[in-house]
Amino acid sequence: MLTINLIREKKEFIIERLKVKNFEAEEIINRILVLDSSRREIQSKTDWMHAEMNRISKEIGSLMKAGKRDEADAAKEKTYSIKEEIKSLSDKLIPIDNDMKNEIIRLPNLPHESVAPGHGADDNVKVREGGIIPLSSETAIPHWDLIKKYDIIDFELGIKLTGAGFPVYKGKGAKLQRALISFFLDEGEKAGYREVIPPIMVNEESGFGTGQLPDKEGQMYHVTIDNFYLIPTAEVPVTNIYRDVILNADMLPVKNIAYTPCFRREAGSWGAHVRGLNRLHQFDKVEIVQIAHPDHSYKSLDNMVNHVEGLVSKLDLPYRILRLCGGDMSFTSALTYDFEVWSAAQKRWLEVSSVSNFESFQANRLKCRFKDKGDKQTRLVHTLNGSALALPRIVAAILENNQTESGIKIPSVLVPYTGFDIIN
RNA sequence: GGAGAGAUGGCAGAGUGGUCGAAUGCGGCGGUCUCGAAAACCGUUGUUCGCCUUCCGGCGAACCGGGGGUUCGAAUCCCCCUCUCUCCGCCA
Repeated sequence: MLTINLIREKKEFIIERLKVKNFEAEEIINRILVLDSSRREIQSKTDWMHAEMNRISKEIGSLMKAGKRDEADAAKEKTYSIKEEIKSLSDKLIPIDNDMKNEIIRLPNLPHESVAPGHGADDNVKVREGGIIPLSSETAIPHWDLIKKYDIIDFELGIKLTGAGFPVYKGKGAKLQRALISFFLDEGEKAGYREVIPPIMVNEESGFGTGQLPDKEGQMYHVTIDNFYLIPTAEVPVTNIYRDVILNADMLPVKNIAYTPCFRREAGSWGAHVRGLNRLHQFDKVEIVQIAHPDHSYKSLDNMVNHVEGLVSKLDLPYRILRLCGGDMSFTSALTYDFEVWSAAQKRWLEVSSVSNFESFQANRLKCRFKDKGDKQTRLVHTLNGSALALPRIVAAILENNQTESGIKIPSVLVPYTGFDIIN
């Protein structure tokens, strides 16, 4: 969420920037500013009265000690009206505080200055592309047929066990999953990321910290009996490691990498383009997360983009990198790069990674701050994350792009992990 | 699941109604000493909000797991919640 200081000081700027995300902020901001000024007024008053109460209470203490009971009782009389007034003021303050918070969390993050305006995928800006799109796509078999042909991923079995969107990986299909996960983690480790294995269920506080709650609870599986949520991405637990933490500036950037299964209800988003591995309720993903100094967070973002680009290149997948337009960006992001790989049989680009800088938007919810050496003041960190990478569509692209008469060729970087070089 | 104990500053650990934002130790930071370092000694050491201030900062308020209550006054008493530990039960 945006900080109240920024809203106070840069109202017009915020309204202008949020137009890039097609968000009309003026009304909300006006309401926030009214609530903020009454909040401050009430707080000043109650602070002053509390001071008075504290003064009198101390006086009573010393009068009691001196045995001046009558004077003490007289002083007590004075406190009753002050106490009542404090009560009525704080009764007013609580709803104002709540209302203000509820308004502030409705404001999306400001887009970075490089973000283009726009309404959807068509307005995204292609940054660069790489790899060679295979030509033989006329006869290419889509991955949902290939997985049956080679019996490596079983959707029907998943339906029996759980339901649609929970596939069972079998034999070489399972091995390929494990190989990709290990490859991604090893590459991350080489790039200086520390591996963590977080819980895959989180509490409400964590859901709030990274912005899934409130409002997006419909996208997460909710374990109601214990009030836990299945994570939609490792971003949630890994970023929340730093909730309520004050870091030293010299520790930044903090770089973590995690493999987790991810769970998404995907309510209302099923359609023509979601066959096979294109959209699942449970899938595997390796996520990179950085906690960065605000002065260097865009350098971190570039590093992360380069890292992900290295992964898709090493897998020999044709890819392109898009800088998302305002309308296609998430609520919490300031700048997002999407990675897409070419799918030879579907003849379209599949999103396999999303790398974002959230600047201080999540940090303000998380209360994750840092202190420069010798500095008294704390400042909010910047948080970033990116998929490195999400498996299912990578698998889809590998299957479709690498299919041959004799079977599916495994990218050479994966062979040491799989132990085989062809699925047949 | 049953019974009991507990939750205090970066850590350890005092504090059972007033002068306690909190002793003491460790750690951290600054200094003295030293060619330098260690030791020793001296000083300093949380967060948030509000008001004031050109900067340095000053003043006030809140925070002793979270929420509520009693009281002129709560780390301290009462209630609820969460979590941790010990024992028993169950168990990968």
